[in-house]
Parts: sequence; C-alpha cells; structure tokens
Amino acid sequence: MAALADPTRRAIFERLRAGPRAVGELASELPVSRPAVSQHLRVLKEAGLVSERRNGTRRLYRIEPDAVAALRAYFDEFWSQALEAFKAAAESEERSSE
Amino acid sequence: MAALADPTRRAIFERLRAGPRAVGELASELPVSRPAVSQHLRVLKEAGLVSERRNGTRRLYRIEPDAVAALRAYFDEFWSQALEAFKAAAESEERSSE
DNA sequence: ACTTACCGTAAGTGGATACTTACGGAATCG
DNA sequence: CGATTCCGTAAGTATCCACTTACGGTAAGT
Repeated sequence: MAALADPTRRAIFERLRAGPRAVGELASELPVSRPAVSQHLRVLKEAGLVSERRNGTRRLYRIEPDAVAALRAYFDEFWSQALEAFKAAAESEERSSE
Repeated sequence: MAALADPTRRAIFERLRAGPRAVGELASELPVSRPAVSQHLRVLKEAGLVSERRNGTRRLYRIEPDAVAALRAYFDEFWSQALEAFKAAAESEERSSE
C-alpha cells in the first residue's frame, strides 16, 4: 500500500486500470520523464501491483488482479471490524444509562 | 490514501479499529515516542481518517467511518473497472482468432 | 495555588525518495 | 549490419518526511 502513496504512481496505476500500456505511452500523458515512469513501474512491480510482458521492443505493464483483490479485502475487513467495535461501544454506553 | 503509506501510521490506524484510544496509550504500545504518535494523528486527522474528542486531560481519537467507506468504495470501483477491461480485452482477443 | 498527568507544537536532524540527465542494452526494420 | 525505437539503470540532486528532544499549555487532584 505504501507503493500507492505517491500521486504520480497512483496516476500510473489508475491508467493501467483501463488495460495494458507501454512505458513511453504512459510517460507522454504524465508531467514527468520516461525514466521516472520506469522507476515508478519498478516499485509497483516489486509491490506485486503490476506485472510486465515484453512485446517486441516495448514492455506492456498491466494490473495484477490479485493485488487489487487483496486491497479490497483489507478495507472490507477493516470496515466490518470497525463496525463491530462501534456496535459494541454503542451497546455498552446504552447499558451505562446514557 | 497517502496518509496510510507510513507503517507506523497504519499501525495506529489499525489499533483505532478496535475503538477510541488516547495518545499515550497508543504510544506505549508502539516503538516510537509520544510526540511522534501525536504528529501521526494530526496527519490522519487532516486526511479525514480519524477524529478527536477531548475527555479531561486526555484526547480520544477514533476512526472516521466515512473515510473507510470511501476507501472501500475506491477499491471496489477500481476492481470492477479493471474487471471490465479484462473482459473487453479477452473478447477482442477472441475475435482476432486466438 | 501547587503539583501531576496528558498532550500539542517548535526546532533540528538523518534518511528516504522522486526527479532529472546521461548512458547502455535488446528487438525491429531498412 | 547499421540505424532506429523503446526501454532499464546509474549517478547526482533537491525535497520531503519521520523521528527525537525540549518546551508550553490545559485539566484534574491534593
């Protein structure tokens, strides 16, 4: 999740949501240089958020579905646990006459 | 989301999941000083992830449910959009005889 | 009022990091 | 082969950021 902290990296990640893209293609749409995009993609790849496939001289990056599923599960779990705590707190307050 | 990048801050956020906590209480369970926890809580508060309530000399921090819901919605949306792109790509590959 | 408990803020510092330019490697085309 | 395209890596730099110590401020207890 730390990999998604940087705004530029999040922008890259969100663009890959629509389908696989090449490095230069992404760089042309962003206000940073191509090597910067390369470095961001490496971070995303090491975090398991994207994967790479070589196609001629180009390298297509795509989103790793399992990673998105894991993040989704994390916040789902977080949500239900927080909700449970809220309910418990509300009930205990109710018992203490308030 | 950038607020959840730091591991210490994520640890604080996850501990608040079980219910409201005071600053010193959180600091005693973490390998950082109390002011560090204070600063992290300020970041989380400015990000809208937690809220504060004064209780005597102590300040209780609690999770802001709307923020968690927003994050959950973000990844849900991300997931469905990525899935849609996958389906579209699979169909177009299928049409191109493969 | 004085002390104690609890906390936020200021200032300073070491380390991480996002970016640039420069360079070299791999695949395609003539 | 030579030229071109596309890309990763190295090196250097400026900025950001997480942390500590020191200090001040507010609320409760004696």
